Amino acid sequence: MSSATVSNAYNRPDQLSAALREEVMRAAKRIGYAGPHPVARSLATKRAGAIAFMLDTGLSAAFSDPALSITLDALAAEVDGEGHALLLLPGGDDGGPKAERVLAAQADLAVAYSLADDAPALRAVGDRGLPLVIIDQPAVTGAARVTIDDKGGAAAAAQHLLDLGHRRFGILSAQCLSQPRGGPMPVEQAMRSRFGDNRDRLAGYVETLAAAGVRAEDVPVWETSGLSRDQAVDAATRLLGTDPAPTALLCVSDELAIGAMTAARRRGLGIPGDLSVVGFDDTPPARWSEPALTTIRQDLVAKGRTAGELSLRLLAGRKPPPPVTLPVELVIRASTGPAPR
Amino acid sequence: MSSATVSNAYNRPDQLSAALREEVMRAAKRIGYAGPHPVARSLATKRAGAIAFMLDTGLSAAFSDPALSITLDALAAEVDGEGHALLLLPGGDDGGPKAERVLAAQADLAVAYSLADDAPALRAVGDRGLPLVIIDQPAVTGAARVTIDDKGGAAAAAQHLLDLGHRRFGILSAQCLSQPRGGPMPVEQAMRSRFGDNRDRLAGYVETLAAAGVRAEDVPVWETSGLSRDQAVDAATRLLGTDPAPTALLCVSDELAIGAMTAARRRGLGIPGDLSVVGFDDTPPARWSEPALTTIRQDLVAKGRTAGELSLRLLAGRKPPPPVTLPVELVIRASTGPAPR
DNA sequence: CAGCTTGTCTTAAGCGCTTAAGAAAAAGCA
DNA sequence: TGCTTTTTCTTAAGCGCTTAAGACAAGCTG
Repeated sequence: MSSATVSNAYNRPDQLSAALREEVMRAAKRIGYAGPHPVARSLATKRAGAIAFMLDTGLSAAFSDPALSITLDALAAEVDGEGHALLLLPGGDDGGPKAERVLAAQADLAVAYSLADDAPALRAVGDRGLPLVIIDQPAVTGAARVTIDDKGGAAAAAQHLLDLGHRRFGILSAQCLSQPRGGPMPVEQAMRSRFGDNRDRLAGYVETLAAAGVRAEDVPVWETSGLSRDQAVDAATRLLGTDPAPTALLCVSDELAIGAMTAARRRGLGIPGDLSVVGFDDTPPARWSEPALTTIRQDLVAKGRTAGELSLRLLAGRKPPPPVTLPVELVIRASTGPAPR
Repeated sequence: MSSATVSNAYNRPDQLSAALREEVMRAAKRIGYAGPHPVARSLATKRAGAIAFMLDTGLSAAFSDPALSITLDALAAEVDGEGHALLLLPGGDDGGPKAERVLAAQADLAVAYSLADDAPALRAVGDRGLPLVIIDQPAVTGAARVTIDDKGGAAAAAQHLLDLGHRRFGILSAQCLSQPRGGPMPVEQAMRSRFGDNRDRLAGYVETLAAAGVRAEDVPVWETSGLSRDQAVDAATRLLGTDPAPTALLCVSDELAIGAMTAARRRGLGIPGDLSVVGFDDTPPARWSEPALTTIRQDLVAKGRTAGELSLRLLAGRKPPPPVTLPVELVIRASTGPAPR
């Protein structure tokens, strides 16, 4: 019984008689052989059977963002059928996983989720010649890409508030710079955020406000040091303390917005009576918050599924299609109302 | 320049002169060699550099549970230093990942997180002879294990409500049977839940109530078809409709408890005036909920870190230590109060 | 200067599989 | 029956690396 026969017994049953196959399986069970060694098989077939998923933060921060969970699940569901597992590469402090982790990853393809533009991990992927799928980031040559209309969504959010008569705004932004830090940030600096999606959202806000005559210098931008709700509450509390106090808050994510509502409540502000708040993403908590959050909906499942389809396409050796941009939609709930006068 | 030299240049710089090493690196850059192929290296070294993390559900459901995110992050942080990545194996419908996925996983060790007792994945791990670390599950021979005092915590929760004078209880349970289904469930059946942690929590509730004279038959148990908040709201709504209506709800997780509070609010019940609710885990949302949730705190970070330490220990070839059981603690906040009379 | 150690690089085996190509046996065909 | 085709199984190469052992030159020792 040669090793080739055993291999065929497991992988190509049509290559041997049913009787022999049975015998192989019996022998395997007898000697405790659990099937082909995955690594050796990968070496021979040149397929690792896994997709590396690269994040810009640690796992805890990442998964406290419901948007990621949903996207990742949809992606996993799409590629699972083809037998691909997910290898998680959490980020460090430089906008993504360490390059060495990427170089050592046993994966056939890498997915970048909202990494910094200059993340070392992206270079490493290029060096290895790994196929790359990009989610919510600027284009990289040779990579497939799916994004949403961040700028358009942000513009819609700002316009909604303008239509309600608001003139004094505040912006709650995610991390912009290399080092996480919380605090106020000049608009022009925030607009050079390392993270493309954050940058686009800010641009959507600022340009729309400017078009309505609200000058960028008059809109305080507060950067949070992370995406967690505690950090959002902290930042929002201080943002609300600026003078003149804003009557409307534009937040780059739902989590930030919900944190901001908590901060407002603690300051005794009524929502939307004294303060309007709008989020971004339309994750489940947006529906559960009190009051329910006005936000920009994106189809997270479609985004994940699309990323999965793109992955399978690249793995099949086909060329990356033109970038996909998914639409967004303003969802008006109870957290926004007419400007107080 | 032999292949051994190249290998040494990357892995054992002391085995060659600095000059030659430099030359190797220059040549690598010139011809676009990105370093040793991870799979081939794994085959030669017999180390995959990854840990398989097995879940009982899909990713979306899994990560909507904050407890998992925190635990997983702590685990990842612990093992990351040693160069291990995490390979995610999401579950299907049979209490864990498919066996074939486990058999094909390129990993040096498997971590089981709250799988069903009879999950095929556990057998597969055994067949492969992979080291195994177990979190929140009954013991498996040869595996390292970390759990919390589920039963003790549940007992404390029940006792707290008894002390407040409650006599009419309802229990909101997670999935018990093979097939996810929502609905009422006889206590004795719920106690045979496939999931050990759920079983222990239920036992803690029921036994404590029984000791105080509240018969198990008089305590309706409602099983949710998943851990999501929508499902919790749905189940709680119906549980609150039972007659006589409970004045206190024991929930096996914070998410379930928060969903129950939403359901109560919708029925016009005041918390804790008309209804007391207690959760389990003390995840961040428990602090943010309105009112803040009384719950059983467990140290999720310690649990993840411990699992990481156990993993490293097994990977180092050492024997699994005796099972670790972490303590829990009743945290009284605003969702529980004296029984209405 | 013979004999040893040390430093440097190469040879070659082996990790456990897959797969194309070859050999042997069985089957089909005229 | 003699030849070709098909089925069944084996041989052997190769996937890209690591590492023990070997070869060779250079530096020490007395």
